[in-house]
Amino acid sequence: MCSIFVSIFTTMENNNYQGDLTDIIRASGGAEPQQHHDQWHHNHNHDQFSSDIHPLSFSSILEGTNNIFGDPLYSTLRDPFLQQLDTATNTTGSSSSSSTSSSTSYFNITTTSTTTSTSLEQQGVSIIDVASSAGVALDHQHHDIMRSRRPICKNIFSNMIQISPNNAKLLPYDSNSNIMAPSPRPIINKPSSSSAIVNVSPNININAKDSLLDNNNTGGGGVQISSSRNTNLKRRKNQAKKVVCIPAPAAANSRQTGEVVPSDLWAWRKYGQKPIKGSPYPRGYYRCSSSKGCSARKQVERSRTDPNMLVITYTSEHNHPWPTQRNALAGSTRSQPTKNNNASIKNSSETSSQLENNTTKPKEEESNNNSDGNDSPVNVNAVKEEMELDIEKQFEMDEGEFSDGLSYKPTMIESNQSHEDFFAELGEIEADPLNLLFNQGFGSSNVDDHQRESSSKGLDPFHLFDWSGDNNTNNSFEEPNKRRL
DNA sequence: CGCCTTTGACCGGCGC
DNA sequence: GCGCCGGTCAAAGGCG
Repeated sequence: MCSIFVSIFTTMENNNYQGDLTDIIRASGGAEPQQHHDQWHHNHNHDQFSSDIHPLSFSSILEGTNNIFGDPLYSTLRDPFLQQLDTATNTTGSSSSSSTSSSTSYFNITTTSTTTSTSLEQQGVSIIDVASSAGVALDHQHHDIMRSRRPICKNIFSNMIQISPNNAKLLPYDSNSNIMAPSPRPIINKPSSSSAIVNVSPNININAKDSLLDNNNTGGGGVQISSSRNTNLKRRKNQAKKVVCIPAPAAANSRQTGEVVPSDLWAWRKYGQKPIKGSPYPRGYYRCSSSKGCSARKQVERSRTDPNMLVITYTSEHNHPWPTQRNALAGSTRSQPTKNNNASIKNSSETSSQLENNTTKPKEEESNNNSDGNDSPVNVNAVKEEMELDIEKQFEMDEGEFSDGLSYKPTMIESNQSHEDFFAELGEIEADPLNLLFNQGFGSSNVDDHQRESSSKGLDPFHLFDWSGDNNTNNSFEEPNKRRL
C-alpha cells in the first residue's frame, strides 16, 4: 500500500498583507517523504501499473494547485473521467465538517463515497480563500474506480486532485486588465481515491482583491510597470506565492548547472541562480517570457530534505493568456553532450528544456500583449474562450476514445491550428519533462512493453510517460552550488 | 535577429 | 554599521 500524500500548505508570509499566500503542494512525501518515496518506487517495481501512475500524476499537482502554475491549460484541462466521476460520485463521503475556526479541519474522502468537488466546495475547501494549510492525502489502494473506468491508466490527467477556488468570482477573468483568472472549475475532483485529507486551517481571510491576482490589480492591462526596482522588490515580497513540490526529473536531463523543471507550458526565462543557505542545491529564478509585462515568476530548487523533489515557487500571476504555440527554439543554450553520448539522454535534455522554456506565445498574441497595456481585452477573451472551447471539445471527443483505450489528447490548440498540426508539433517534442519525470517511477517492469507501446502511447500524446522501459534516466543530481553568486 | 542560459555584480532586508 | 542572504540585473555568448 502506498500513500500518496498531497499536502497543500497555505501560509502567510506577512500577516499584515492579506495577499500573501503560500501554497505548498507536495505530490509525495508528506510527513514521511522518504518513506513515501520508497513506497512509491516499490510500487512501481511491481505490477501496479494502472493505479500507481497517479502518485506523481502531474495533474494532481497541477490541478491540485488551483492553477498553481497559472496555466489555464491545466486549469481547464479536465480528465474525462472526472466528468464521469463528478456525476457518479456526487455523494459526500466522510468528509468532516469544515469550520472557519482557527482549528484544523480535516476532510476525509473515502473510496466508497468519493468526495466531490461540490462537497468540498460546500465546505469551503479552497486554497485561495480558506486554507492556510491544507493537505490532501491519497491512499491509492483505492483506485478501483479508476481501474474499472480506465483499465490502463496512462495519462497524467488521471487521478487528479483538482483544487480550485470554490468561487469563480474569486478570481475572475478581468477583461479590463487582461488577467487570466484561474479556472472557475470546482474545487476538488478526486475521482479515484480515498482517504484524502484536506487539512484546512482557515485563519486566513483572503479577499479576491488581494489574492493571487493582486499584482495585476494595477489595472491598465495588468502590466506591471514599476519605476523603481525597490518598488518591485517590495511588491514581490508581498505577493502571493505558491509552492509546488514535484518529483524531480533525473539530472541526466538537466543542463549543466540547471534543473529540469517539468513544463507548465508557460514560457519561462531563467534570470538567475543562487545557492541557498542550508540547501546543497541552488535555486533557479525564472520569469515569464511570454509577455514582456508579465510579472509571473517562479523559483525552482530541489528540496533540501528530499532531493528527489523539486520545489517550485510561483510568484505572481500571468497577466496574459497562456502561450499556445511552442516556438522560439532559438536561443536556448542547451547542454551539449558529446554526440556519442546516449542519444536519448541528450534528446531528453534538449527537449525538456525546450518544452520548459520555449512555450512561447504566438506572434499575434505578442502583438496583442504589448507592454504598453493597451491590450484588447476582447482579443484576450476570445483567445481564452477559443482555447477552452477546443479543450472541451477535445475532451468530448476523447471521452469516447477512452472507452476504447485509444487515445487521450489533451489539447491546447490555437483556434486556427488544426489538431493534426498541433500533434505534429508535439511529435517534435519527444521527451516531455514530464515524461522524464515519470520515467523515474513509472517504468513498471511487469508491464508488457509491447502492450505499452501499442496501447499507451495513444493515451499519451504528450509522451508524458516513457513506455519503453529502457529509459536511461538516473537519479543523480547535478553537483550543487557550482557557483557562488 | 530574437530568445535563451550563464554568471558576476548589485541591491535591499534583516539580524547582530 | 556590518555582514549575510535572497532576489534581481545585465552583459556575454550560444542557438535556431
